[in-house]
Amino acid sequence: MTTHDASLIDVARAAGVSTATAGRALGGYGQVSERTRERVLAAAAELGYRPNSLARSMVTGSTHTIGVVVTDVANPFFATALRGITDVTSPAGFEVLLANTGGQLASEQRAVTVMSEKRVDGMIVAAARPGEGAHLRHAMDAGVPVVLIDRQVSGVPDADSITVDNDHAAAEAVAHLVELGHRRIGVITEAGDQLARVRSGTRRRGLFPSAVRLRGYVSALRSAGLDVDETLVASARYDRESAYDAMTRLLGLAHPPTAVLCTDNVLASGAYRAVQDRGLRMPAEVSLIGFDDEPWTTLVRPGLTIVEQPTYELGARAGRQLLDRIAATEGPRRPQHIQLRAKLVARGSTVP
Amino acid sequence: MTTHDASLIDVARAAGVSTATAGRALGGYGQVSERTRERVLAAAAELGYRPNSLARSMVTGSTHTIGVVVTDVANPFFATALRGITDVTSPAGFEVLLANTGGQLASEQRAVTVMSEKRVDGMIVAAARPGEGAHLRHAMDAGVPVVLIDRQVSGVPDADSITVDNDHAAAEAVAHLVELGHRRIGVITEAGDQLARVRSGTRRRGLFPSAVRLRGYVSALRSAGLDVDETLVASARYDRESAYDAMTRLLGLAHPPTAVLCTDNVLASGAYRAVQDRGLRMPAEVSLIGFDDEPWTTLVRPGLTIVEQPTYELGARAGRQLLDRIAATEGPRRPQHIQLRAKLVARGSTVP
DNA sequence: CTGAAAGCGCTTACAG
DNA sequence: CTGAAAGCGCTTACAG
Repeated sequence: MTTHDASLIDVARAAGVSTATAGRALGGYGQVSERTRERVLAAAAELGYRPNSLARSMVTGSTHTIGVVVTDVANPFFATALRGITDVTSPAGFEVLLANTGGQLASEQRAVTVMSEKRVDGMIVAAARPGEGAHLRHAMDAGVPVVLIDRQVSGVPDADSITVDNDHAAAEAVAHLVELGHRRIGVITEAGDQLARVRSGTRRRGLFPSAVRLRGYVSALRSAGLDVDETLVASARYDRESAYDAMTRLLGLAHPPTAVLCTDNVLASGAYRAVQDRGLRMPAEVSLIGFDDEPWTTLVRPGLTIVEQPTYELGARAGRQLLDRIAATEGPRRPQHIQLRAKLVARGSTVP
Repeated sequence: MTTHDASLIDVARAAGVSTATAGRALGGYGQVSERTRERVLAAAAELGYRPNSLARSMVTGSTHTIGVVVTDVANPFFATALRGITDVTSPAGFEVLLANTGGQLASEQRAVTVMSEKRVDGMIVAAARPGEGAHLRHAMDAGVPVVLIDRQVSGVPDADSITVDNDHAAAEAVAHLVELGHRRIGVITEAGDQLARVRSGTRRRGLFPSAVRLRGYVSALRSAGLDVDETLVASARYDRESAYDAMTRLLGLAHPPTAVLCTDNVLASGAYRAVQDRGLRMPAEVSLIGFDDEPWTTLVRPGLTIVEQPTYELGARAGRQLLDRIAATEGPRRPQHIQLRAKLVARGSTVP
């Protein structure tokens, strides 16, 4: 136990050199003779010297830290994306400062501000509200590059973004069902309140992924020459129980749907359970499609047909994109908006 | 876009006060008159002033950042624990510096060193190797409090720890099976190579959770007056396929087990699938128990009996413990070793 | 190759 | 309540 952390000054004194020389020997910059280096290294080891990154960052202007802001780390989607991020940034020598917002805008704003003040070299953000970008605007104006993931945000058109083509993903699921002969196709969604807006056609920025998926559902029906029957659009909150109720409601209709699309995996698990409890056979009596390839979707019988998002890839690409931005010494280049494709995986819940 | 970030000096100049006064007005410490405060705040807003936490930390000696080191964020177990940590530390004004080690000791050592140099106020670590604690020893000697989660580590007996009572957890599962009349109880484990060590009885520190669970299995059998039949101890790597093979092997034995315990949820999913594919009925022909209450365990038919770990709580307690340590200004208190209890949840895979 | 000095942007006694 | 000065622990021109 040292009474006082040894600093470079202490090491320099012990080695009989200047702090500049000690710094060069220890930091691996500049030129130092072999003999001197050894003396300094020995002194450092002797004193248990631990460099202070804070001081170093103060002068170099870089922290080798990136900020990552998500709504819920416990959600497998974000946990997997996060893994993609760290797998890419860690070998490059960057660490991750993580914030969990719980989907609260105020919490996100605080996190972005604090990270900016801690001088992260850049940040990756899964925003809580697609319509609120002022805090991100501030960060970018201060020179902190921002990469958006999963959701576009209005107000920061110059931020890079990596998203999944949710429009296409949902449409592909619907097309799959249409091809199988379904005409009454329902949907369980968190974005039910956006149906009107979605039907009239809005631009993607400013929409949640769930709303974009709802739009994909609507447009795919239209392409197939089918009407959008509002009684088949069931709203649910983001939890299993709510989805269970929504599915039960759909199945209890006078004219129930023969197939249902769930716009994410949490909703799908609730819906799946509802079908089980009603004793209906899949796909004979009702077909079901979910999102994300989670382990349970292949363990249940029948297996669940899903739209598989490239979740890990989403994080990895975001990490790479941010590192590129940080490395780019020239002025601001044009923003990159990368859209990843989701893939339909057909299983027993739709195909006999 | 400012050419040059505004510093406190710039704000002070613009407000016509000293940097000390500007700092007091902005930082909320010391005394400032209302009039002065307003002038300073106005100047700061005008210049788009963004405090530099690095500089502040240099002088205050605290970063309000804690380090969290895990083997795999994408694993629901760690993702959930991480959520528990952030939920506790974030309201207290701390952010998390995250490192993912992939279970690699070298990676963990690097992460711990870097975090220590970045001057985190403390760290929470789920160690890659229970036997390797030198790097943690260094951190603690440098005055950085460490809280161990999920795994004890030798060499740092003075670090706090929050773990699950895995001995008891596994034993309870076995007792449940014994009570149901089972006499041939198998186990699928990652710690098969430790069987000899575990049978001869070693202390907990220095053992992986999976090895501790294996020990619980062994001691519960003994308590029930049953012999440990080594042919019923099936080794598997940490993935579904390997567990699938292990279960298939057990079921193909001349005298197969009538019940099998899987020491974690990944192994359980592989084993469950193997039972399905062999067309065996649970629990009539074989009973199965897993770990962790994941969504799929209630979606499959029959539902899987599990030992439920208090995962979120594990993280939350670790966060609280670390905050306590950081707040404690007095010298080193005695280390706290908190053991959380797991809970058996009986479902259809063991009970008709 | 090495050193003296300045500076990164703050906070903290110490005076007034 | 306010300010001048020192200092946190490094790195970086600038000389030699």
